Amino acid sequence: MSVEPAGQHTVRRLNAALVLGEIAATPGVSRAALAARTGLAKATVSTVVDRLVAARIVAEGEPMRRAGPGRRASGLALSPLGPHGLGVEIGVDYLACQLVDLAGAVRFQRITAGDNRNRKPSVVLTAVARLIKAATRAAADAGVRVGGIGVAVPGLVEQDTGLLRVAPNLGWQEVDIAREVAERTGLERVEVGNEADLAAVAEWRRTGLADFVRVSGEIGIGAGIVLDNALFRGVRGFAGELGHVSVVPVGGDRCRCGADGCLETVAGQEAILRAAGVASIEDLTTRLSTSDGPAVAAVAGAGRVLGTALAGLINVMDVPAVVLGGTYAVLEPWLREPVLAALGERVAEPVEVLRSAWDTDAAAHGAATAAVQAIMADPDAFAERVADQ
Amino acid sequence: MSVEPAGQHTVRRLNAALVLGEIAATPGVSRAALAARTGLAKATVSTVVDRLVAARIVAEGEPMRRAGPGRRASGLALSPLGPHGLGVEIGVDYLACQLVDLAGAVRFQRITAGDNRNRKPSVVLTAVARLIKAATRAAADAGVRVGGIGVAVPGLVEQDTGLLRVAPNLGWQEVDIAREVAERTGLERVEVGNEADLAAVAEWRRTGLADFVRVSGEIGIGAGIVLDNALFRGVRGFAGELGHVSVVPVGGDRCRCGADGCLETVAGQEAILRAAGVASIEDLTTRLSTSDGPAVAAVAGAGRVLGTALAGLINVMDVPAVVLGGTYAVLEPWLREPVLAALGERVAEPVEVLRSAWDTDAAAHGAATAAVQAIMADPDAFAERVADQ
DNA sequence: GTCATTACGTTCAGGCACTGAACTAATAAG
DNA sequence: CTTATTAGTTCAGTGCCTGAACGTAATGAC
Repeated sequence: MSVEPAGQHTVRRLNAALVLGEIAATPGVSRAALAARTGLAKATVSTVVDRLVAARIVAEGEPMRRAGPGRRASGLALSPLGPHGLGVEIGVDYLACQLVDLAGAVRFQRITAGDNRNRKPSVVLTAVARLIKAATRAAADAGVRVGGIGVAVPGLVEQDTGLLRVAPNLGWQEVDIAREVAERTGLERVEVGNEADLAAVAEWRRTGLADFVRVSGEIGIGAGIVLDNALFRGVRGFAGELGHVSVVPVGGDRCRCGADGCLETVAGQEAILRAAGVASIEDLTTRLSTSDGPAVAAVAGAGRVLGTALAGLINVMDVPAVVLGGTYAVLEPWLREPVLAALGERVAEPVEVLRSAWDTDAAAHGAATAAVQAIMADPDAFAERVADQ
Repeated sequence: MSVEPAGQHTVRRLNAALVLGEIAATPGVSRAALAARTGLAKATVSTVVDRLVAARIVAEGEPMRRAGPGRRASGLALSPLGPHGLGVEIGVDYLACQLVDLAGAVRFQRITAGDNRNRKPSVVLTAVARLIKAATRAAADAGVRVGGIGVAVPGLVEQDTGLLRVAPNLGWQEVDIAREVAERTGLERVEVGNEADLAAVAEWRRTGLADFVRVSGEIGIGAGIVLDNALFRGVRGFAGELGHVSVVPVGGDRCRCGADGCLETVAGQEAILRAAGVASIEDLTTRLSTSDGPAVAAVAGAGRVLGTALAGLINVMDVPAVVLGGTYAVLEPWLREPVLAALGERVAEPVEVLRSAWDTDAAAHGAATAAVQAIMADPDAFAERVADQ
């Protein structure tokens, strides 16, 4: 019962995804090359591609020049007029929105500042709906469809229901964001996800890494884990809660989660600022750039502890790369060495440590990418939806 | 290229696995009930079942009694004469072997004691080959086929190659066990796996839990992780190395891995015995059963630290259950409370803590089960192999 | 005992997706 | 202009699933 019975449609779906994946990986491929790469017959590739073109997912370019004899191939690529992903990020002090095409290009982008702490969900979600409407209008103006909507929130999102369980930094609890947004915009297909998870998706998009953890230090410490080119969410969707791993077993500070000595109490943004004796990240970086002793030591200390916690994650999950995001990306020049040192001590296999390729709106991009990715993973379902109208 | 193109055969495979899974889950089902449960047409179920019966994977029982009118259904179940899994466990001081049928029943079993520490791989593997031959003979005598062989080793096994990288407690490095065993027995299809992983598979078989971690404390501390009814191995196959998570950040004892303050140095078997001031686990349990203060305190201390480390794993991976195995299963009555207490402090969601259902040869059973499971997951491939002869 | 009823399992034409071979299309080189 | 070469399409053929009709086997009312 849990698995659907397979039929011809299953074959079609799988092959559509296979072909589309190959087109995405190598823009400009010909049908003949696709047949060779996928192992499908040329005839099959042609029909699959025809369906993808009809659904506007793939676009056929001009015949390509070739060296030597033979008919010229017409290059296939993801269509810039294909379905777009719309991503919204509900940050603690901003809302971000992105409209992203199938290839990952940003078509529309907006960030609105504003403290969302302890504002009622209904108020914030009305603003979110406004952003979505603006992005939808932008899509309509460009003549493209919105294929799916993603919303990133800094909190625990239940996998099955999509319910936001709790977002400590917003002061929210038990909010059905998908429903609220759908009610306000009239749009379905709203997927809600954790901010750290979706930021990892954005990172995956930009780096192409198949397996990594992305840690970002903001008010909390979140980890988004990508394994085998897919987000690892855990059984209920709560995976990646690195902030409350124990790093000071005895005598640690009390954490807002109730336990003592959590990673967050040592390597969280606030803790680092306190240890360095500064008021803001800007102050901290200025001090660091002048090699101010206490500041460097504070960051190094946090880095060692962060590295130790990451080593635990890596030993348990066997992930070969770490991406530093958010505040950690800003501090990367001073954080990198101590993190690497701690990892080197505790992990047998080599681990890469990288700096995030994103600034602020990683999660918004990730939310949009996730929506796009849902289509890429099952283009045939989307094509069917299009055909139904 | 990474994914195979789909065809009719794909449909057949998927449906064969679907039907077989349903038969395994509800022994005695009728074809009609299978059709209702799977969503397949009755005709399809019939042909799929016919193939499974022809391959001896499924057996058709006597027509069943029914209350009320109507033709009686013939109950379908996993055939006791179907392919068996053969599992061998290379322990530090024993070799264990099991022959297991599709339903999980043990058909043949043998344990041979003997210290394998620092014995050359070739010597031990010759003994392993002897065990395999004995089990194969037992299978032949019973008129059943060996469908696959699994070997469990206490060390790091590379996912892709099946190579044993290092087994510290055996003193082995870089051994191609599959090849060595194949050379000595003439049998192919030898899969090598980590002992903790395969013990978790055995646990999964017996408990039916879909998601859990099984920790066992022996000389090292290993964790086998099952997520969504499948083993979680990590990218390279090294997941579950819980023993070297840091639990004493400053001033911890030096671990044999080179780092300080690993979980193993506090909650490993040796560490517990030392803290309790006894020489063996038997001594320890006698003291515990008389509520000897130092012994109880030593185990409770180890339990708290183990629980803290597990809390980290759970926060990062979102697993809802922990199974205590190996030495931890023996100490479970005294370990349970402190582990639960530590988990309660650090994990928001409820976590179940269970005692392993297995004694010594969990890994051997898991290795056999893994071999069987490979057939269950793709019975059509097995049927084809049978048909080819 | 007979017959209507009920449910299980099989048979068979029909549809759908992929395949391979033959075919058309387009291009460069001689 | 012809030949060689590569791209893409057409079409009969095959395999698997489906749904309806049918055969089969049992129950229970008369």
